[in-house]
Amino acid sequence: MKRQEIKEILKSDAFGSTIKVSGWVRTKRESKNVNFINLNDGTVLSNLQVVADVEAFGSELLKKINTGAAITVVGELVESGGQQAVELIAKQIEVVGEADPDKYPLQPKRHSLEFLREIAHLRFRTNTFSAIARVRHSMIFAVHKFFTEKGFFNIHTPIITSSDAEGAGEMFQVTTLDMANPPLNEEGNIDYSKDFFGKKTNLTVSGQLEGELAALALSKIYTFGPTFRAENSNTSRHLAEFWMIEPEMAFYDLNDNMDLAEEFLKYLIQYALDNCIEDLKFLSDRQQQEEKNKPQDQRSMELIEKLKFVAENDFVRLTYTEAIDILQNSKPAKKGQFQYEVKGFGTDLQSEHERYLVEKHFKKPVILIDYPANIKAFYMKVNPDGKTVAAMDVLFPQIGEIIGGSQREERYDVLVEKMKKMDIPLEEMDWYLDTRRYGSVPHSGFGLGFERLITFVTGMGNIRDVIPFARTPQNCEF
RNA sequence: UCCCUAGUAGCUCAGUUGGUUAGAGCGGCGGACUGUUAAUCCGUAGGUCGUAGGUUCAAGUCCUACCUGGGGAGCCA
Repeated sequence: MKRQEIKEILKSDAFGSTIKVSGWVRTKRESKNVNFINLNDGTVLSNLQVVADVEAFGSELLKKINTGAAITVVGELVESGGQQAVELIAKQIEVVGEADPDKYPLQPKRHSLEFLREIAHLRFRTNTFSAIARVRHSMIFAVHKFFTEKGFFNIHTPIITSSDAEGAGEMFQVTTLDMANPPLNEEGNIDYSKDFFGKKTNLTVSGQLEGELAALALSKIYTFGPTFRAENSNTSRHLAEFWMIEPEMAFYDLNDNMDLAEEFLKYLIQYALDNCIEDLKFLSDRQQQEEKNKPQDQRSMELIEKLKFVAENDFVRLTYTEAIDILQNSKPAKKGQFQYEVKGFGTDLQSEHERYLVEKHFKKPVILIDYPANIKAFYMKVNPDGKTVAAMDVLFPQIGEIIGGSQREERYDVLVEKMKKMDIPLEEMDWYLDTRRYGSVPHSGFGLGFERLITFVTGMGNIRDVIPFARTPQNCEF
């Protein structure tokens, strides 16, 4: 007999039919005549209630059916008299894999997220983490669906790179050299010509530069790959290894770029609402439960309400200069409540400033554009004013910057001058400059931190809980 | 990396200004009861109090260092 999955069984009304199901035991409740087994196979949040007759199966078998054990059941699907629509009256039960109840760390009770992080290999078996895993999958799919529908091509940019000019942060080195005894050159430095690639190599911090090469031929491309930053960041919104989506579009100016970013985010959130509502409801309840001890004003907006709000309302768009003006005239600035003073043009906005704009002033997502050139990357297009660049940051409540992007500098001379000023090695970047030498066109793109999106969509507070196995400083378990 | 904070049973936590044999709930185990819903009730086992020093007649409690977790900041997605 073919195994059926619980997702389908729970929707079935084929009462009286005999079916086979396999999964992991969540809880077992013992009764005089029958045992109730809540079985979950991960295909859906809800469990299937299996009813096992005590006399028919005997205590020896039933004793092995503990929380965490894997079982296969053949039985008759019936209408349930309890809270659930259907249940399975067991005819045969096979214990596929036992789980010693004395040692199995997951109990039928609430666990802290910190504890579950330590047993990340088992946390998929909880409601919370299976829900996150399913939502995450849906979002991966929705990303590809969105771009495919809009005529974008997915490009696999390299994971190992020899370029250290991406400028997006500290890099992890990739080498096959013997670290204890590396080959040295005449000056006594490590001789990278003996390394695997014949030069020094690192893990990528961004696929953008390669993405631009593809966009300037295919018109619209996107990347969706792993990204590595060796920054010593210890926060709830940073990972050393994360997944980033980077679309790049030829003939797009900053406005086109903003339109795409906003449409993209709304599409993803709407997709989650349309396809993951059971998991989202669970995550919402979980969040409310967790925050019920917090004072009213510190509680989050209800998750589904929040997602709908973002999906249905336009983002605020304003320039960096306008933002500085708002901040300088804000209540916290006048009362001296900002830890960092907003000194005017040139001030790099701090988290507290971004949060004020998004959470207090506008109370909706904000796209900030036209930042001072000196606080942004070399490849961003210089505006006609000469002092700002066509950059854009999409700021979300709680998580801050979810997207960073810009129109790229397509003018060869302007770009080269900027690279010189910012000490970007021109020779190494010659391939990049070729795009500006031959058939250069205005183009734009942005990067979306995938885990930051998942943090927002699931309402989780820590980015380490929305990636299966988080890599952070001093932590590379599993 | 900096600031703050925590580390007591498998988990979540309590432990009074330092003072006898360190407690609870949940979970486990045993039993009772029962078409149950993280079932309920009774009983029971289970602890190098993060690690190493120090102060003291006496340290879970005070001091120092280190380790680990959490929150915030910086860097950014």
